[in-house]
Order: sequence, then C-alpha cells, then structure tokens
Amino acid sequence: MAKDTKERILEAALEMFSQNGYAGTNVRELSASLGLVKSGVYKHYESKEAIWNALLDQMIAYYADHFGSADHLPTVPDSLEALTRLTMRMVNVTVHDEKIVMTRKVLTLEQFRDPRARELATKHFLTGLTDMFTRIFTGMMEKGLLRENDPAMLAFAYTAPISALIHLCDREPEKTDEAMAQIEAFSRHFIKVYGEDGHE
Amino acid sequence: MAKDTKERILEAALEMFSQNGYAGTNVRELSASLGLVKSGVYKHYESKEAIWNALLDQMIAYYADHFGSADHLPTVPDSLEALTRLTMRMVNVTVHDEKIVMTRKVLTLEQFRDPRARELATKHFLTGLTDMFTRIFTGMMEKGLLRENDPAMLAFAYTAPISALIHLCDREPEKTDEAMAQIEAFSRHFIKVYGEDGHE
DNA sequence: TTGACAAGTGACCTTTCGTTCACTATAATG
DNA sequence: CATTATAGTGAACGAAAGGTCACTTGTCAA
Repeated sequence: MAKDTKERILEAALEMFSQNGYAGTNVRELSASLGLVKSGVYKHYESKEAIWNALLDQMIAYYADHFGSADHLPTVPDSLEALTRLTMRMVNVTVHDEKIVMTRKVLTLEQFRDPRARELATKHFLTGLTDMFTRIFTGMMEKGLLRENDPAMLAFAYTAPISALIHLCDREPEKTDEAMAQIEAFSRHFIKVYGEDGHE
Repeated sequence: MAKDTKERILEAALEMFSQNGYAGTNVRELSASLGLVKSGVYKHYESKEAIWNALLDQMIAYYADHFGSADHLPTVPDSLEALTRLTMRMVNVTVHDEKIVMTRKVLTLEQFRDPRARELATKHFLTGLTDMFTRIFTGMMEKGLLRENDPAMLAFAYTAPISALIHLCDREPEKTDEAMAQIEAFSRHFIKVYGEDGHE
C-alpha cells in the first residue's frame, strides 16, 4: 500500500504542477486531492521539492524508455500516404493522452527554473521529434519515397510546425480539431514538395 | 515622478514574472529591486494582481502597436537572398532584445492560467509570424520570386521552425549562436525548395 | 505662507505556506 | 500473542506571503 500512495502522490503532483506550476501548487491541496491530510504525504516524501525531483526523475526515465532508445522507432512508412497516417496517429496519441499533455505543460512551466526540466523540454519540444524523423526520412530516401536531401533538415522542417500546433492544442484545447486538420494539411503539403514523383 | 515609479514597477514585474512566474514572485522582492519598501508599491497598484493585469494590458497594447497593424509590415524582399537577410535581422532583434525575451517568457509561464495571456501567446508564438509572412510571401509571389503556392501554408512552414529555435534560445541562451546558424541554414534551404528558379 | 496632495516608510495584521511531531490504527513479523 | 514497522491523523509552529494604515516628507498651487 505504501508504494501505491507514493505513486499516486506523483500522479497528483503532475496534475497540479501542470496546471498551476510548482510555485503555484500547495501541499494541502495536493494531499486533499488524494483524500489525505497534509502531513500524510510527508510520510512518503520529505519535502515538496523532493516530490518535484521524484516527478522529474520519473519523467526523465519515462522519456528515455519510450523515446530515447532506437527500439521504439516506428517502422519506416512504405508510401507517402503512410507517412501522413503515421504522423496523424502519433499526433493523436500525444495530444489526447492526458499524461503526456500534462508532462509537456509541466516542462513548459518549469523550463526556466530547473536545469533538468530545461534539458528534457528541449528533447520533448525539439530534438526528440527531429532525431526520430531524421531516421524515418533517411529510410524513406533509401526506399526512393523522398527526394535525396539532408534528412535532418527535412525532419526539422517537418516536425517543428507540427510541434507548434501541438503546443497550440496544449494552450487552447478547443482548437484541437482545427489544429489536427492543419497538421494533416501540412503533412500533405510536405509530401507534395519533398516526395519523389510517382509516389504521390 | 509618480508615473515614473508606476512604469518602473511594471518593468520590475516583467523581469521577475518572466524569471519566477506570477506565483513565484513576491511583492517584497519586487519592491526591493526598485529600492522601495513593500507598501510603497501599493500606492501605485492596489494589489499584486493589479500589477499583473496592468503588465498584460501593456504587453497587449505593445503587440497591437508594433505587430498588429499593417503599417509595420517590413517591405517585401526583392530577392531570395534579401528574404534571408530580413529574417536574420528580425530574429536577431527578437532574440537579443531583453524586453521581448522577457515578454515571451512571461507568456510561456502564464499561458495556462490567464486567458488573455493565452491569447497573446498564440499570437506571439504562432499566428503573428504566420500572418506577417503570409503577406510577405504573397508579395514575393507577385514579384515572381517564389513559386505560386498557398502563401499561408508557406508562411506556416517557414515561421514555425524559426519560432521553435527562438524558443530554444529563450530556454537555453548559451545555444543562441548555434540556433541562429540553424535558422539561417533553414532559410537558405527553404529558398532552394520554394524559390523560383533563376533567382537563387 | 499655508494647505493639499502624492510618494514613500515602517509597524502591524491576517492568511497561508511548508514542515514537524506526538499519537492512533492497521497489518505483517517474530 | 506480543512486537514492530508503516500509513495516516490533527494540532501546532515559524516563516513568509499579500495587504492595511497611521505617519512623514517633499512639492507645488493658491
């Protein structure tokens, strides 16, 4: 039962930190949201900062597990249309999975305060997606689906606009549908521009 | 002298809010940074929240003045090389002007809490740049510098990656030089892809 | 010169924060 | 069965927060 509560504290912390930030969150509310009294959480973490650090540890580990290793690379699409489908599938997950959304929000809010949050933010928002699609595009060029080009530059040009719209969804969730449509339109535009003729 | 202090309070607030966020800033420190004692600022603003609202008012007005009207549109570049030069000039200002940097940071930190900050954030981070370059690209297509294409889509594809690197500069200022170089490389890549042949 | 007012001070108030601690209930262990 | 560790309670604490107020000072208009 101990481990359960310790986990639940981190879940609640992610939720509250992602909404109000670290400084804007108090231990009383956090405990209350778990049906605990304030002092109860101090049985599991010695301080508010310890909760924050444990949460960051978890986020860092999660990222390394799920996005850091080459194992979890999606298979290279075998058509241009499949690239759009793959993209939409990934974006759908990332925008609708509450835990991922909250993780991005927390990193957004704490990136200027905590060096580890800053580092992870850059991975989440920039280099992670770019690296991933660099590999994908390399594969697609080998298959003759994309024109020969600097795959890293293409990956950057492809993922940065998508990332911008994901941020928009985090900020204004009511615009999610619109943003998803724009991502799909952008993906098709990208394919038209960079796709090898005959594969459209 | 009154107006001077009232202004200086907003300047100090921008600085502190951009570093520690609204919740992470206390009025005592804010006053001290102006050589005032806490109660002094309450002669000018009735509460911490009033300071925040006045700062937001100012940021919104500033944005409307400087980026909202069509007056301040840069002249349409008359060559592809000039597009890159214009871009680098604009990025240089936006990344090195401390006040603009702090404004972006504040909007980043408060976008999930304050609806007006949210709205302004979307303008700063997404639609503002896109709208601006939609006009620029329209002009460049009329001049025969860019291939006929959806100018809004092109503007989005151009500005979003640049915006992502500006965010990187805000987050990790030590990477500014690297990011600037990447922006320039991206701009030249973009020109190669979308520029009308014979104008390279 | 005087009166009024804006700007700033320092003491104080209330609330809320993070944290501690003596204590209880529970459940596993010897 | 006795014991001991664990999870949780509730009262309390000191520090720090936002905010108020009576008071002083300096400036300027009448």
